[in-house]
Amino acid sequence: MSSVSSRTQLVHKSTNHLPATLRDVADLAGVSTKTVSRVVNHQKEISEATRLRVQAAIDQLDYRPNILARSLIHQRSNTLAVIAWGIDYYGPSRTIVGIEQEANELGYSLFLSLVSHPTDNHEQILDTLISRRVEGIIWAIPEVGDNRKWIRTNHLDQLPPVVFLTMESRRGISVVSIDNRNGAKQAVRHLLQLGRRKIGIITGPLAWWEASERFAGWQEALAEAGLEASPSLVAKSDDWSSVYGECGMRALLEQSPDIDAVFASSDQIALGALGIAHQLGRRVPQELAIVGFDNTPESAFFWPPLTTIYQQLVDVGGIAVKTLHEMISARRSEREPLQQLSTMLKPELVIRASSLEQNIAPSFHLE
Amino acid sequence: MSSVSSRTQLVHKSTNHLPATLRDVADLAGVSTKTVSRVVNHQKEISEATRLRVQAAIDQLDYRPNILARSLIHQRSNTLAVIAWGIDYYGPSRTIVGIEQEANELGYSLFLSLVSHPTDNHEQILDTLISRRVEGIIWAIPEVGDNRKWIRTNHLDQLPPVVFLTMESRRGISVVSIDNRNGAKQAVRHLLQLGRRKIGIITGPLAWWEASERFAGWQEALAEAGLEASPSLVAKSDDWSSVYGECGMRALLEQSPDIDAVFASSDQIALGALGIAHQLGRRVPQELAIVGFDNTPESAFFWPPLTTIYQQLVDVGGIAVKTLHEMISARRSEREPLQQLSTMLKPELVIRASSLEQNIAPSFHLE
DNA sequence: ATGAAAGCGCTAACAT
DNA sequence: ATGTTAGCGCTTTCAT
Repeated sequence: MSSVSSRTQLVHKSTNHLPATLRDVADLAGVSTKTVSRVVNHQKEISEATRLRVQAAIDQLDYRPNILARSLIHQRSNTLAVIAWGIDYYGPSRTIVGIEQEANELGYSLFLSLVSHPTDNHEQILDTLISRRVEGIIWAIPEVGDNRKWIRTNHLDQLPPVVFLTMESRRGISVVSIDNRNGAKQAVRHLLQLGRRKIGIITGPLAWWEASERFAGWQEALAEAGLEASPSLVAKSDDWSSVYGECGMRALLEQSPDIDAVFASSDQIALGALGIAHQLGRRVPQELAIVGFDNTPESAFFWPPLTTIYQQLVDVGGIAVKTLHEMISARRSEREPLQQLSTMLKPELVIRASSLEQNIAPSFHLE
Repeated sequence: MSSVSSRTQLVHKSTNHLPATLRDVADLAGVSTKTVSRVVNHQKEISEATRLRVQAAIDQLDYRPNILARSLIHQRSNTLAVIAWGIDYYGPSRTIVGIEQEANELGYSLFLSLVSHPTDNHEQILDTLISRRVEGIIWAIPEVGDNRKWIRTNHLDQLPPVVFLTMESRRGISVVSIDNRNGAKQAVRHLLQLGRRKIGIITGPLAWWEASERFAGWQEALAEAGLEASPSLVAKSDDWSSVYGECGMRALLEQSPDIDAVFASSDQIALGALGIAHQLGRRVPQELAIVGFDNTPESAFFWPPLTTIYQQLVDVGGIAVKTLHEMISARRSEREPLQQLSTMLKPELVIRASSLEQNIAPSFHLE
């Protein structure tokens, strides 16, 4: 092969950025490609002398095996992909952290694809990822409206294994979620235990599964206590931001002036609600208790510090990747996956001063 | 090739998940692989009749070209990688959003690699990415201590093109940054213009380039005004969190009880500082003005709303990818890149009520 | 307009 | 202990 020597000679010219190949190394070391391959893959059947000689050539040429070629042969890319929305929000970004950690742990590289809106078309993203032969996909776009109806239309078994995040469990698909309904229930039960009876809610955008679940949790907790989930206790939001916390709080105080607690569907909403409560002179928590959802780092420093619901989103990401890995292994060995492939985690109540008066430092009182 | 027909027959068995190949399609359509290739790549020299027949076979087999094989031939993977820290923080995550958008725009897929700490070892990550033949790398790990000394040790020209984020510009490397020093100056000048004269600072972790730049900006702005940057006006932090806002504010009020303004090096720090100011009964901004840095979405809803510095971090990400693309193209065509490959963006001051009394809604006052 | 053959960089199977 | 051959799935000459 005449190309060989010429390439080898070029390698150290600064204008040549073609990476060295197995052939280059083999020629420089005066052995066959298979021998080099043995060294690279740490196989034992090789004499120490040649191993050293080959290693020297590898170092000299700064040789790196081409994973693309390897993947072709092995029919394995060792890559996963996550398709996500909103990584500039706390929750989604935490989930990605968990996904990346576990993927790395299991030896996968991770492709990241983002959509601007949960309802954006994702066909092209999917096409590209399939063409790249990713071995599995984590679907981290929140379920909004019917943006997952394609699961039925498009036959999932023509895709690589997929794990869905944050949705209702369904037969035949793998889902990893936080139990949002339970989280909301915990929040409202906590308020009930404190003796509150007029408990309002500022919802998230109700087309979102998470928002509607939290709403349902609020309703169920009130029902348990024999209280009515009257419409005058509800303020709806178009998104999760603090703006709707402000609007929602104003609306609630107008609709139900005697309200004594509010469950805000996100910490950001809670922040907006707190601001309005202060402006309108309602003391928190004495006259009005407020609970949020997310446990963002800032929430502990709100004024007063916010009682909220902690979601184990890093865990969700990690479990999603483990699940995906299991599905991949199962499909490869043509066996059925062994275990239950959907997981639902119960979030945890974090009690702070926005609901529990005792938690307020003395100097924190206003009066 | 005898393997062909057997594979084709298997394709629709549910246990067979081997993707269809060009060969499979060619055999089904009764043409050569080259002809299929022409259809897939939308080349013109083909009769409409065969094109349709081939397309039918493609659809039937759900064929997707294998990008791995293509990449091998073209010596191009069409992938970029970002190595990042802290995507669960607002700033870094915004940058990633910009990177992903622009990468997608330019036709690259994006690998995401995360490190837990800025000083973590990254050798292995780099090795993997090079083996995957990524065409370029965005270095989004903040500069902390000497965690970038490897740039000199390791010869950068043995790597794919790299763009560094958030550091001092240096000859021979491409950097995209926000001018943190200028941002801090804008914040402090704003306070000076409001007539404040005892302006303290709560720094970030000073081993970080961004933190030390903001600190330097504070010093320079004071110097411009002929004021002394006395140590009693400085409180140092170990990280960017609100805890240090609390500690720092306490320390400052003790060291300099007559302080009339504080520049907090992050919005989170500012949040902690605000809390302590309230606890200790200092009215913000009347007695004590506070300015933050980042313009997180929450900062507009702090109490009072926070004056802060807006960083165009999505833009930083986008520019980084554009720069990288330019470097890749230049290297491929063996020409020198045409333009200046480092960029420094000036952040913007966002004025809210924590510094400017007029900005406070009347009902917002406490007295 | 279509096809045959070579080869991208690597590994697996089978020599020697 | 080491080398030879074939081929992963695709594209690229170069034929026809």
